[in-house]
Amino acid sequence: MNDTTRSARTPAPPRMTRQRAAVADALGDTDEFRSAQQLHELLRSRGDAVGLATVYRTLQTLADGGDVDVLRSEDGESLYRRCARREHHHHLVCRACGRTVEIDGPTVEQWAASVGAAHGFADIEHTVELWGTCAACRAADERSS
Amino acid sequence: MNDTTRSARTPAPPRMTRQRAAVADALGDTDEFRSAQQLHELLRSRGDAVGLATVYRTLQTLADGGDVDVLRSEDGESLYRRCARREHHHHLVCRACGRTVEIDGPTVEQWAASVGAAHGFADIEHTVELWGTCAACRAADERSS
DNA sequence: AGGAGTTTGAGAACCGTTGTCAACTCGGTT
DNA sequence: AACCGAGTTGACAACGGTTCTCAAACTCCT
Ligand SMILES: [Zn+2]
Ligand SMILES: [Zn+2]
Ligand SMILES: [Zn+2]
Ligand SMILES: [Zn+2]
Repeated sequence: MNDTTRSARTPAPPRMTRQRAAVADALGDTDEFRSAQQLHELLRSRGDAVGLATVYRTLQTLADGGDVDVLRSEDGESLYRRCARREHHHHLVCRACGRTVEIDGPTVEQWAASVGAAHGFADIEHTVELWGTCAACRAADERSS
Repeated sequence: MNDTTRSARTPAPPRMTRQRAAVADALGDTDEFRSAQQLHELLRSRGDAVGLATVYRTLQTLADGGDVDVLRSEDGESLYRRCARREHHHHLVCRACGRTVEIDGPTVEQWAASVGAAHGFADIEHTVELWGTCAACRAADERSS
């Protein structure tokens, strides 16, 4: 008896492909939040191109698996980054270059949970992101004015 | 001599129109965060239709003037609401119905500012929003399962 | 090597939002 | 009340990011 007829409950085996590796790589290289399109372009210029759709799919998968963090830029674009810690945390991101500092605010966590509960809300989630201009970008800005 | 030749520095005189009033009204009615499209539909069904583009423009103007708060839903749509307080604050929003509780976290404010400064970032802004399922929606959900 | 099933990618489709511009309105003037 | 200049409207096109489609290409297992 063979089990090629994989039973319905078996999720689906991931598969290693050049594309997946490339995207994962690109993310590993940078320490900054990057958009799907930026990554797509980066890969293209780097020589091993990957279809845009694939970049999106891969990022989504990585995000679902908790391997990369996603956040929405101020103008609605999704930005991705492979953070050092897998545990829940927040970010201080440079609006200009994407440079990021990982933050964790134990206080904020409790505060969020308690505020939610206090008003009878369930399944509370919180969005806490900090945006600013990093020292480097500030300097670059001065120089050109 | 007349001054119909308005000097360049004069900003621009706002004008009261049926449309602007309608949108403001719709926002005044509800206490929940609503999308531009929802408001557009609401107005249409209510009898005094307003062009979608105008709804967007008006909301933007109101937002710029600080008359309404804007926030991005988890799937990227902009949501608008006329909050009670004009001062800076945050929200606890029901994912399902938009019902909202205004929140202010003095602690969070300071925390955000200091964390940003500590890492040499300037022009710090913070996004702090809480999402959950309100008691009412939770009850409705039970009932239908 | 062979084959079942997964993944890819070019391009179309989607969807919220903004731009276009001629027709229309508001509000102050005559 | 009629007039007029300038702000405003709205149907529709255009945009930009993201997802969908599906035939061709590839992985992985035997
Ligand atoms: Zn920077
Ligand atoms: Zn947190
Ligand atoms: Zn609700
Ligand atoms: Zn705040």
